[in-house]
Amino acid sequence: MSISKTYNPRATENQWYSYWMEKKFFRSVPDDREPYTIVIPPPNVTGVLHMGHMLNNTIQDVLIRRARMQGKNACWVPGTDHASIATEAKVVAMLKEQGIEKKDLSREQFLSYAYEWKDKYGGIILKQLEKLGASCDWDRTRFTMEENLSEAVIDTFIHLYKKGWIYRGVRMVNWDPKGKTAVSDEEVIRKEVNQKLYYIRYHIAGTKFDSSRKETFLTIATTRPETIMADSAICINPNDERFAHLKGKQVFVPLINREIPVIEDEYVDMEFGTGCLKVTPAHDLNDYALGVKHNLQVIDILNNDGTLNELSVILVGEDRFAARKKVVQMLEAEGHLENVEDYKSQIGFSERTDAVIEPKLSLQWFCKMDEMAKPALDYVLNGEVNLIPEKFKNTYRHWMENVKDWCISRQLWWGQQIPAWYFQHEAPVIAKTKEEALEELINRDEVRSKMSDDEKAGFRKQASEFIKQDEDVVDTWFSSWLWPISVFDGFKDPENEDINYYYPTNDLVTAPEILFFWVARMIMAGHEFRGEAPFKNVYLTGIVRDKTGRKMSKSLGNSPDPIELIEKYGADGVRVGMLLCSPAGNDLMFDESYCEQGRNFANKIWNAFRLVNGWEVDENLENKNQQAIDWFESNFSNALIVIEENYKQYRLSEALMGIYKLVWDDFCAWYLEMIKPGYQLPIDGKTYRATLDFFERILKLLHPFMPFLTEELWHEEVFGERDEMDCCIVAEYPVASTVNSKLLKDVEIVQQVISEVRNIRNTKQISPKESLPLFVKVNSDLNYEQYINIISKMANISDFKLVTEPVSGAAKFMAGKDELFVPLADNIDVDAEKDRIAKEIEYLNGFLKSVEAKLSNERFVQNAKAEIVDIERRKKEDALSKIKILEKSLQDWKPD
RNA sequence: GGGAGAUUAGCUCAGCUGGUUCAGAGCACCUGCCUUACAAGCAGGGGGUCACUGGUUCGAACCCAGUAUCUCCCACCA
Repeated sequence: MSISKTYNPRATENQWYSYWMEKKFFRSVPDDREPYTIVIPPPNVTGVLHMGHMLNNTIQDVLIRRARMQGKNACWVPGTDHASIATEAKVVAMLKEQGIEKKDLSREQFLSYAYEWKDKYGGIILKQLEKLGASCDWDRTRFTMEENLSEAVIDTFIHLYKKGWIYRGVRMVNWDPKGKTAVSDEEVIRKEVNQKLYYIRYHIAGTKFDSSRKETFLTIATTRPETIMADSAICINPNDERFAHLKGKQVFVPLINREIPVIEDEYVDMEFGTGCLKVTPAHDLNDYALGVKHNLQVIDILNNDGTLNELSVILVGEDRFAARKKVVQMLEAEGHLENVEDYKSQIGFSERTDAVIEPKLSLQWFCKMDEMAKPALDYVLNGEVNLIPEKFKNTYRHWMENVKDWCISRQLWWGQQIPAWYFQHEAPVIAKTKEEALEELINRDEVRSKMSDDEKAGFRKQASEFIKQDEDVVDTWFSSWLWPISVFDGFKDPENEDINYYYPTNDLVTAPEILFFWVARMIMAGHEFRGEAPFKNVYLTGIVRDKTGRKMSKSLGNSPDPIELIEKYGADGVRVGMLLCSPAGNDLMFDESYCEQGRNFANKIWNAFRLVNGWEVDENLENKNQQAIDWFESNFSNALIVIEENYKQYRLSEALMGIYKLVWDDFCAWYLEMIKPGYQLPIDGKTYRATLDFFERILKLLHPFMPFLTEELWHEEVFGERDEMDCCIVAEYPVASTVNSKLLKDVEIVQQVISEVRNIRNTKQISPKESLPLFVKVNSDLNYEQYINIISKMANISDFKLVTEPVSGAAKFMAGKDELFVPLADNIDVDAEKDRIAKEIEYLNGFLKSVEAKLSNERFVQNAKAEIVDIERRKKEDALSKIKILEKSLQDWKPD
């Protein structure tokens, strides 16, 4: 049977994924084994897979597959997030395309459109994860807005409200005019933007405004001229003598001629701008504080969508940015614009909609953070939760120590509606249902609670028509922070088997960008609701950038489509490519060539299999490969130890590279070449079985990274009959046996000998097909007899002899302490050989000099550790003896 | 403005408590090979003042100080 020369991923991937599903290998239910749990960072339900997901989920799958093979009860819980603002924005946009405005719809109508959208696009991303090979327990797939999880959110809200940690109040919040909702501080991205600083003249009351007469106006500097209509005062520093004459004066807001006072406050920086500050309490956080202090009027001139309202008097209905331009023109026309300067400053943008955030005074719900932050900080500081890499500990601490209250209400419909009920002008009632709210209305009121049952029933009936639930929903993260608990129904049923078994989870793999959004808050929730952090390790991945260092994003168009990559290179190839360039915690400069490398690696393994697969076995043959077998056995264990250490430190790309080299170099380039029988010759049974055993172990090591290829090969006939449940995905993970380090060292010398001979061939243009004699003068304790087979085969040596005297008329080299000779008759360039040897002597002399310098330095001999000094002495001896040998052989070249 | 981290080969990165011949790996590159597993390959090879300047030390890529450049996080200066 002929097998394709290259590995064809497409033919195998779907087949094995279905097989795994069919045999329920991803399924996890509590049992006696040790659990190993990961909850997926739920992607946006209507999202599509991008490179960040690709990286993140590959890492999770590697961890989960390895744990599964190690005999743990591995459970990877998948799911999606309703992503309220992002999804709602998408739905609004979709409706707009159809000519439907959100404001014309009822809440119920809108939600039905939204659900329709979710049903259409929801879950695409999970299907894409299957292509990647993600071994999630799909039976456990959850959605943050499904009934149970929503109920948990509401219960949590009520719980925290009762504790006094949730409150409602008027605060300056970050307003997203595009999403038309408040957002939390964490959802505001600050970016430096080139702006203009406008210098505007305010006419001083009691004078006649004249732009050429300074005493008739004062000048302020602002980046936001459109907000002058919302000014409540001009503020100066009381110590600023330049403006002493303005104290107690009134000025007119340009264009609208509203009269406002000049107030004094040391808050004003005399150095900045003109030293006069316009105070706009409705549209600036600091100004708001000033306004409260000085009891100023709050004039909010903006509508929720960022257009100007009637209070602005002019330009009503214009968008804030259009208004800005027009205001500037109008100011200029009336002589109120003194100057315009270029100016750089930080502007807040909405994380989800990218709209410029507007500070806005509004009535919102908040969650107090200080009490919850304390224990959550401790978990990380005392190491109960490890952040990987550790550098994030600092960032985490800084945030936790300066945490502010969390604005949790959103003026959206897609999400969990806030369980607050309003009745007439009474304080809101917090209750899960309308009925409970009505009961609460009765119970909390002295008069009502004393009513007769009939009266109460009447009240209920009447009140139920007027009672109204809060229109807002909670922030998406107010549901996400419960995720590790809610996916196991830990709220609905806090003592259920799943939550007790799987919680706390083991590893969380996520992006550092959401360390505060999500990770910190999950730890808070974990502590508050389970008394335990939700995970032990947090692996923070880097940001996927393109090779020029730009963040990959849709808008830049520099992000490859992961699914296309999979089609091109195979899932295994892409997984390997992804991890080859992802050091933990560092950003990774992704380039398609890494996937190519991954694909090539898959192909290499495929072909190693083809070789072994083609061998005929002859049980009568003697095993001449024991040395090679023993060597690879030791080498495998040695490599495995290093690989395991890398895993332990979550250095997955290092672990992968370790396996890569073990497979490509040690197994393919050395071991297989050592034992490979001649063309169409059979192999002995012992070597054959040892090789298959090695191959199996390698497949196991590779499986977490390359699940499809390894599963495919696992079931090949040469490995023998397999039970239908005997799959690589659940094969027992290899463990290291003892390492024979003398053997490893000896083979290193043998490999050096082989390389040197090959090098001689290369430089002398001798074909690899032409066999050569090789003589060795042994000065070490290496037993060359044992390696004659290997050396002869790999260096194509016809005549291998041990000699006691140097051989003349030969190319010479040293391997360790031993001298080797390749007699070449007329093929030797004596001068070149001499040159080479002379150079080596020169190098050794230099080396010797530095060692001797060290040893003759008394302070070194005195201060350095004894073993270090010993090593230096040995180095000296080695160098001396090598030089001696080389000098002798140089003399041999001398013509007699 | 405050804080954290980084700077090692053309690229992406290792380099642990300062001490072996310690300057490494993979990719890329160069040379020669279509050698019956693999040209998505084989064999061999060339690449680095470890950002810079000082300091500590017998000894520094590693520790300390300063400088430069970059990245990230946090922050209400109009």
